[in-house]
Amino acid sequence: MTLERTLAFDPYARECPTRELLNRIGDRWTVLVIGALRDGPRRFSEIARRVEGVSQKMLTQTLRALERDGLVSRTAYPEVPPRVEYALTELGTTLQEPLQAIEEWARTHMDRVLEARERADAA
Amino acid sequence: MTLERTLAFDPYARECPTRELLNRIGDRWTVLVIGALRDGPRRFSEIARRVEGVSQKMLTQTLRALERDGLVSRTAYPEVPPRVEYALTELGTTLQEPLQAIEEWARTHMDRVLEARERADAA
DNA sequence: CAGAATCCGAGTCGATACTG
DNA sequence: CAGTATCGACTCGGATTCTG
Repeated sequence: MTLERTLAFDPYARECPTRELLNRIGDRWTVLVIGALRDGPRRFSEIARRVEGVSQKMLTQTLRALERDGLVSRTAYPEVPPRVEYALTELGTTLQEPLQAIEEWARTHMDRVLEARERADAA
Repeated sequence: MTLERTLAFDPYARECPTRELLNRIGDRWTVLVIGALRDGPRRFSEIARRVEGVSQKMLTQTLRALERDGLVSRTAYPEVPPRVEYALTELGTTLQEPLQAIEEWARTHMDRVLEARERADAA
């Protein structure tokens, strides 16, 4: 629709939509929810169990945002009780890869971060 | 297939410090500030210029947090007017790589996200 | 130039209660 | 099971002012 959509997205620029995307990625739950879908479709309650501590409200909100951005698909089965499955889209899968790298970084370097923090706080 | 989780830190667990780290990474400015240091040491004002729209307060706050976590080093030169240089530490450099991948993802896929969003909002 | 300190509105988030 | 609706606490972050 908007034809002046330039190909030169630059998050360092003030009004660039990629900033908004970085914010989404950076919110409290997005990374974990996408990670929870990495091995295939999951039900709402499965994701909630996997991502410890997420509230129903925040999980719903996060999934809705991801769905809106085309990163996650939602499939509701007309059964009783209801069953809803969420899955990464192809686009979402391409995002999952770099996010997993971040997750791995956190896993492997957190100890060094904690050490640095202790040193800084001691001084 | 299920991922092996042999490492001690698990962001999916409730009390894991990696959650806090993911939050830091995900805040409004961290990714951009680290990216601004990718090509070498930069002065405070240089970073502020590169990361459009960041306020002095938030830039200071972000840099302090990164310094505390051992990701960025701060060097103040005793001159008038003051000159302060920030640089990625070796640890910070290892984080910059996956962050850059995220940035690249945002640059190259943002158009598809915007399309998906328009479709979702039209419905 | 590089920052510290303060104020304060906007948005985020969680807890709780309710529904098909 | 998979949500929706609402409320209040809390935090984030921008604007402003001041300093060595």
